Amino acid sequence: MTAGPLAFDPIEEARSRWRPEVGDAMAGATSLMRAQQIVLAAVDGALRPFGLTFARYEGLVLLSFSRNGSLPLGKMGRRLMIHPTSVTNIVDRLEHQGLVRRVPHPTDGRTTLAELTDEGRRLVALATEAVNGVAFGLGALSGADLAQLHGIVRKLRVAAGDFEA
Amino acid sequence: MTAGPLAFDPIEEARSRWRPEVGDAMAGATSLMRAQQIVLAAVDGALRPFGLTFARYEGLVLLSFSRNGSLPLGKMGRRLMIHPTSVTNIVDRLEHQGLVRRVPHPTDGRTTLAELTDEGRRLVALATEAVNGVAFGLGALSGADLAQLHGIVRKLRVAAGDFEA
DNA sequence: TCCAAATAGTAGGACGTACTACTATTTCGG
DNA sequence: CCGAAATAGTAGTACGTCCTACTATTTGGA
Repeated sequence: MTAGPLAFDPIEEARSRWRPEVGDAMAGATSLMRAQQIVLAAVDGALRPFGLTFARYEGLVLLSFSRNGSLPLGKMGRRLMIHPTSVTNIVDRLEHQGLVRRVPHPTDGRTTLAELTDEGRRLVALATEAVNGVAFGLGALSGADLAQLHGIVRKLRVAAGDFEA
Repeated sequence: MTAGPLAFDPIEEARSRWRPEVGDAMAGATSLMRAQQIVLAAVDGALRPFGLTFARYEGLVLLSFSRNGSLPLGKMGRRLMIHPTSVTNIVDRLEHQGLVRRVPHPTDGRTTLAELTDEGRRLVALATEAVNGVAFGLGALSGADLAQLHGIVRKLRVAAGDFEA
């Protein structure tokens, strides 16, 4: 079973078995993987009553922030930093849920727009209250922690070429 | 297409549209999701020549650190902080690759041990060189960054009940 | 003008994760 | 000592992600 807490820190335990030069990187990578897992579990838990996941929620939020409540699928993918096929998957599910509809682009025949429905706009507001209510799973962190975290990850994102520094 | 870098920081852009009290948490959660994605891509890329993924590699490393090169599947799951069914999945694949074999526990009929094969032990050593070579995808971070990151995520893990603080 | 290259989106498949439900075995309390 | 509860693992399913094609449309250079 997935019983209670371990009696020791498993990442610290692992680090002790690595060469010092690489142990910090290993511990950092493992920490990030676990942190993502914790945050995702918290946010997905908060969104479950609405039939949403974090991925679909992010799609809805992005659309709700756009000028017309609609965006080309490709643009969504670039903003969310996910693969085009992931966008197709997410929009498929949102469309089946009636939260989004596909609309052909008025001038570019290649492009499809994802457009928020009224129901989608209504639900994203409720869902936002829910994720705020659990502080995105980060309630254990102080404002200073969040700022440090943001700054560190920003370096990673710049190095990965996410955006112009 | 997944073209070049954006002209702006998408997380910063999103934060500006949130209430200040919750924007930091949103930005922190989004940062962690993206950081995990970057690290996973780097590590998986380094492991691909060996036919491994990070998840399977972690399983192999855990076994290689154990006393006899074998552990009960449940114990692996608790150490790696993953669901029992994820362990089954990973061990299935490692077994099909000939890197691990399932062995019945000598005294407890409920328990199955995953045991490293010679090939598994050989491959994990090579794979470790590869992931160290790309610094686990964290080459952009300083030692101080890694230490801060580790400390912050540690708070999250303690709050999540991962281990006794 | 016209065709090759670029762009937008999708289909099918692999992989990791988690959930529920289920079987098999062991433990333990009455 | 026996049966209920706990423990270990798996099957089937859902979801998100990415990869490799592949189709359709638009762009741009010869």
